[in-house]
Parts: sequence; structure tokens; C-alpha cells
Amino acid sequence: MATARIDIESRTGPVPLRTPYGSPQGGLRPNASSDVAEKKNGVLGIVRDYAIDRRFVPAGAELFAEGEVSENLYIVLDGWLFQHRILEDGRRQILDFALPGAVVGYRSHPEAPFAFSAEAITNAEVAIIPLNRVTEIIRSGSESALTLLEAANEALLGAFDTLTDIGRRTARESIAHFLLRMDRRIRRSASANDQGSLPFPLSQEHIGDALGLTSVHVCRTLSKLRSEGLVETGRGRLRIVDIDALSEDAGVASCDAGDLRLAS
Amino acid sequence: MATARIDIESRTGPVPLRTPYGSPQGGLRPNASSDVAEKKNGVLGIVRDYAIDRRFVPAGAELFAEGEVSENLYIVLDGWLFQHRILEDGRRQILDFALPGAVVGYRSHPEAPFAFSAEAITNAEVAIIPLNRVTEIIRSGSESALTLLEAANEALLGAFDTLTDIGRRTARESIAHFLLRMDRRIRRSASANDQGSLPFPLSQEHIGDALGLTSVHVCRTLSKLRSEGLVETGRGRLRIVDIDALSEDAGVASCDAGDLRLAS
DNA sequence: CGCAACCTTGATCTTAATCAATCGTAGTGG
DNA sequence: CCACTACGATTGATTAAGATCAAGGTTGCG
Repeated sequence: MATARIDIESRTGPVPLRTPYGSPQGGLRPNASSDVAEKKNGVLGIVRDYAIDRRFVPAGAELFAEGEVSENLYIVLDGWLFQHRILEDGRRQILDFALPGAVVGYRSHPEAPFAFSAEAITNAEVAIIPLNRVTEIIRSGSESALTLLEAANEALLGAFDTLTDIGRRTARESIAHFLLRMDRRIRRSASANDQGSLPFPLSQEHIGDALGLTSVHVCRTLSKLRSEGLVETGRGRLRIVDIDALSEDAGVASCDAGDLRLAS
Repeated sequence: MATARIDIESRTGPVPLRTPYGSPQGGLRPNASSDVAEKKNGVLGIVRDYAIDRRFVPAGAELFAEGEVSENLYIVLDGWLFQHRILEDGRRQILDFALPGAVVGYRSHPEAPFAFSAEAITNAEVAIIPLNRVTEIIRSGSESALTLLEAANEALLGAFDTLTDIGRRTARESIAHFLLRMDRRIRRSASANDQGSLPFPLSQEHIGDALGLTSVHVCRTLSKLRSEGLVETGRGRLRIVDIDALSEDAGVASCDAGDLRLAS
């Protein structure tokens, strides 16, 4: 297996990879005996056993578009992407952000075209899993099948969190909660944290489009949080300074903050 | 198999079942050779092969609550339920509605407590699938495993639709889109449609809590749609009168209306 | 009959959107 | 190295969609 991994790994040679995001060794290393890395190892196992290729997606480029029919599912190896939908008049809703280890491109059944688009935020790289191999994974009843189901469930819980943010929280609560969730995901995903701050390549417009707000309002709200000393943002980095106060604002019991939504 | 099904079916005897919703024969009959019923048959297969019991949930009662730890997953056999989350100050976000055939109670991994609650809208009945049997299903690599993954994916797409409604559509667009989606789901789920109208047990407050609106605003918006002759609502029923106009309002190409979001 | 949910409607208020500059910063080419 | 450009962040003024508050009005049911 290690051989297979290295085989895939070696293919990266030709492409200009390694953005500042998703650390070189953090990404998808089979960090075998780590509990925390277990789930990612699961996804990694799928990449190792079923990926037929990888694809580099430069920042700003589309991985796939709504309505497109494709044979593939993708797993993020490096970089950040987001899945989104655009209404006829240009309004955009970001459905979720995909960090290394995320599965991207779900449809309800194999023949369905994509119901949304995916675009890279930073330079990114994804592994390509053909859908017929996904079926194969499931039919095999292997550990990977379980991983796939759990990944889907986790994505669903994430969507439910965002639903609550947008539907029933104020802009301030919503943004606070969002930052806490992202902080947690970034930590899980990888990444050295230089001086405690984390890589955070989202623009205020990204945040707004994820939370149903305008970038202007995100800016104002974020400014307040910053001036109150709860967070530090800017220059593509995020640092949560006062996690208790931020959790309070998010309407999350601070003890939950560590394991936000228990979506461990 | 037919025997097993009937066995389960026969257990319904003692409980006061059969609400006006979810028709007696529409529900979960193994309508073997129908294309449309294929997916439901899938879920039905899971019930047949893996359910250890069924549970009656009277209207207004809770099936499970956020934070609760449980060994079970549920599949709706009859009636309507919804999954929701309540913030400390009482604000409620409905995450989705569960009609017959829906899988209810997902968590990201088996040991996690519920991240939301579930409550019955009408009298309802669910099949109980122990989580260890879910794992078993996956490991078996059977058709049921595929069904389970597809159900999760479909739930995810539904959440993405709602996300777009709440985040980026106006109340009118959002409600129009919601009604179109529900119409489609109700038709799929079962149900004789007396005189063209469908059973629709949701209060305006349910709709509001699903779409991030107040019941007052839902009322006003619905009144307008009604007075413009687009829909008929009330007394627990729904009838979409002018599907083209409603689709237009929802911002969906009317040709898509039939197979909304292609989430076939 | 009388309560309890729901639904309706009106008046007023707030949050966040919209419109409109301005500013900073990072690249780019000269 | 420096003007030039572009995109994102800021800030202010104004507007609007939807919330909130407050009564009634229906409907259904014990």
C-alpha cells in the first residue's frame, strides 16, 4: 500500500503544487497510528486504492459546474475549494468549503449532473475517483465504504450547522459561529500554525456568500469583533484570540467550543 | 422476503396507525417493478432486512433530542416528522422534513450523540435500525449499502437547496421554491391526491422555521401567492395551481420544475 | 360551549442591503 | 524603482425586507 501511495505521490512532480495552504506533510500522509488522523486516513485510503489520477486546479478556476455530467468524484489533496450555486441574477450561495481530505462532487445518484459548481480558492489539487469505482467501494463492503458514508454524514451535519447560522442567527452570531467552525476544521485538516494564527484564504465576500450576508456587512461585523479583541483576521490568516467570548457570541456553550457541535 | 415484510407489516396491528397522511397502501409497499418506486424499495429493503422493531410517535411527540446518545437510526414508515435545532433563547431552525421513506437520525459517527432533535408533525411510525446493523449493512456491500449512501447524499442536496433558499432568495422566492420542492416530495412519497390537492400538515410556523422567516411573514407572503392564484393552501392541504408562474417566482426555469434540482 | 392552536392584519422598528466613494496593497509592465 | 491596475477592505448615507408587537378572527376539538 505504501508503494501505491508513493506512486501517486510521485505523480505530483510535474505540476506546480504546494500552496501556502495545506502543509506539505500535513495533507494526506498516512499518519497511521494517530487517533485524530483516523478519518483522514480513511479518505486517504480511498485515494490510495481508488484514485485514477490527480488534477491541479489553479486558484479561481472551476473544478466542475452545475449541470455538468461527469463520471468522477473528487477528494481534495491540497488547497481550498468551495461548492456553490449561482442564481440567474448573480446572487451566489456558497454551500461549503472543502479543505484537504474533503469529498467534493456528491450527487444523489450516479447519472445525475452536478447540482452545484466547485471552484478553487487557492491553488488546489484533487484526486479523481471514478463513480463506478465509488460503487465498487460500496459493494466491496470495505472500511472505505464506511468512510464514504461518514464523510457524507459529516457534510450533512456541516450543512445543518450553516442552515442554523443563516436561518436563525444574527450576523454577529453567525460569523462568530462560522469562525469557530472554520478554526476547528483548519486545525483538523493540517497546517502548521505559525505564531498561533491559521491559514485562512477566504475573502469577506466568501464569508458573506456562505452566510447569506453582503461583504459590506461582514466587514462591519468583523471589524467590531476585531476591535473588541475577539479575533484577528487579515492577510489570509485567522486567529481566534478570545475563544470563550467568541463562543458566547456564537451562542455556543463555551465548553462545547472545543468540540464544536460534537461533530468530532 | 415477502414473508419478512408481511411479518413486520403485521406488527402494526396493535398500534393506532394510519393518519390521513401517508396513504395506507402508498407508504412502503414493495411495488416491485416500478421505476419510480425504486429508491423507496431500497429503503424498504433495509426495513425488511434490518429493522428490529417499529415505534409509534404521536403528533407533537419527540422521537429523539439533541445531545441524546442512542444506538438507533430510524426510517419513517408513515406520517411526517421534522428534524430541528433550538437555540437557547427559543429560536428554532427546522433542518428538514421527513416523509415516509426518509432516513432520520444521522450522525457523523456511531458514538456521537444527536446533533439535533426530531419531532413528529402528524402521528407517525418509524422503523428502528440499530447502528451496529447499519455498520453491518455497509460491510455487507449489499444493495442496501448503496441505498444508504444515496439517501445521505439526497439529504445533503436537500440541505443545499434550503441553504440557497434561506441565504440568497427573498421570502417570496424562498417560499415558492419550498412549495415546489415539497409538492414533488409529497408526490414521490405516496399519497392519493384527492381532487389534485396534496396532504400538507405543515403550519405556517413550520414553514417559517424551515426558511428562516417568521410565521407572520410566511402568512403575508402565502396570502399574496394565494390571491394571485398560484397556490391553494389551508386545512392541511396544498395545491399548486400555476406551476409555471410559481417556478418563475422561485427563480427556477419552468422546465426544471418537473424534475426540480434534478435531484431525481 | 369554550378553550387552544393557528391564521390574519395593521403599525412600527431593526437588521442588514444597497449605493457610493475611498483607501490599501499586491502585482505588472515600463 | 515607480506609475498603473485590480481586487479586496473600509466607511458613510440611505433604503428596504422582514421582524416585532399587538389585536382580532377561525377552526377544530374535548
